[in-house]
Amino acid sequence: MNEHSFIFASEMRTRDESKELAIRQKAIQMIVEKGFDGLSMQKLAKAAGVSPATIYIYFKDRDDLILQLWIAEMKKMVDAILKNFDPNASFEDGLRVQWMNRAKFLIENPMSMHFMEQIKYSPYHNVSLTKMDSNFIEMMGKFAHNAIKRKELVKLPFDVYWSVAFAPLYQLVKTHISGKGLHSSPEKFVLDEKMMNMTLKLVIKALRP
Amino acid sequence: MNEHSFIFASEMRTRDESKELAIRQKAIQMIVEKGFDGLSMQKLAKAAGVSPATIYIYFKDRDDLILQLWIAEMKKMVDAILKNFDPNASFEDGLRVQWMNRAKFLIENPMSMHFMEQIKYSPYHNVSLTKMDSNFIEMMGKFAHNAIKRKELVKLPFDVYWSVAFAPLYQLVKTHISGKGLHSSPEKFVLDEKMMNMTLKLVIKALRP
DNA sequence: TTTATAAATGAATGAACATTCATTTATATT
DNA sequence: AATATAAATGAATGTTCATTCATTTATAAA
Repeated sequence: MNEHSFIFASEMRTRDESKELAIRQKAIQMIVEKGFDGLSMQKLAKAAGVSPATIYIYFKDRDDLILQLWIAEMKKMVDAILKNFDPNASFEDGLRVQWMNRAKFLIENPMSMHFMEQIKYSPYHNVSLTKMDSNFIEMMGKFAHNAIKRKELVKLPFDVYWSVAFAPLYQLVKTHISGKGLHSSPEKFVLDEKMMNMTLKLVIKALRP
Repeated sequence: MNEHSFIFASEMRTRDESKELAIRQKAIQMIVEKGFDGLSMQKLAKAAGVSPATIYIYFKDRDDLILQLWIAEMKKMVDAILKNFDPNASFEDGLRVQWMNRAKFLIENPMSMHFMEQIKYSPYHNVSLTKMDSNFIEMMGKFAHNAIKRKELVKLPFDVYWSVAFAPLYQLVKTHISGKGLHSSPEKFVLDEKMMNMTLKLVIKALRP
């Protein structure tokens, strides 16, 4: 869809990338505000300032649009999470980087978070569960494995580890965002760092051998 | 809506309660399977074996239907959670009862869980956030307060306590259900009790002073 | 400047949508 | 058995939906 079909194409009108961007942004906004119910192609076209037919140049159909949005948001989030993360770091340091990266991204991109949560419990989520970044999963596994070897982390089934290590963070961020509305104010992140550190300490205490 | 408008009404045809039940059940099933997008009043009528107009006898409109479903599921869940729960019990006992009740309900009613998760991140959730059972909230608060007084639980902001005490459980149940599909098999609950106890122990360790 | 090409469009299409309404049906009381 | 009442209905209404298509527009290369 997003690739040029003919490699040797020349003498053609160029794509206006700002149009695709507008479509993507308004689509996420509409989904967050009105749900999947509220995403109408005609209203989206109007909101993005393009013709309905233009959307179908960039996306195969409505489902493809939603899928592409999801893939792009996932990628943004994975990139944000891995920033400054070293799988060989100590468990405490590594987990702290993870927590801060995740929290920062979600709080600075509340629409992203809301959109992804909505996708997560919708039928769209089934379409491509398997398309997760394998490098990402590998790094997470390596990090936990290292920490166990160094006796900084109890050996546990993966599901148990994950639910203790990260679920509290997501819960915290969710209540934070729904409490403050959808418009990010980065300074709030600083204020809540205390609560986050408090929770992180409890989690580390739980997971230490 | 669900009340008789005229108290002295007599000499009338009686309501067929099985019709309302069929509408409610099929509606939740449709939402779980196809999302809010997929809930069409005409298709719902056909699935429930009634006329489209019949739905409007029991519910004001589509939004009211969804709201009523949500209220009913919430009530079912709150009742299940409070079963055998004593807010004066020790922290460990009380939390274990909470965990088991919640897990049991969610695993035995995966459609309920899926529906409520979908609602949670949809615009419908905003409609009546405040309608939560106040007795329920009161009991939860009392329980935590008791535990702190007895020095069985560290004193923490409520959000921190909640995210550590319950978020791991929900995460565990969610992965369990999405792993096994939507059709409940009660014996699986027994098998996973080990994982749950493992996680619960970690949580209690984290929250002990 | 001409030309070939894909981008971009507005209007059109038929399907599906939520909701309503005139009518029929079942039933508890008389 | 007759009656009054609300339950229940099928068909109809007007709207909005996703998608398509014939046409126009912009641009990179010639």
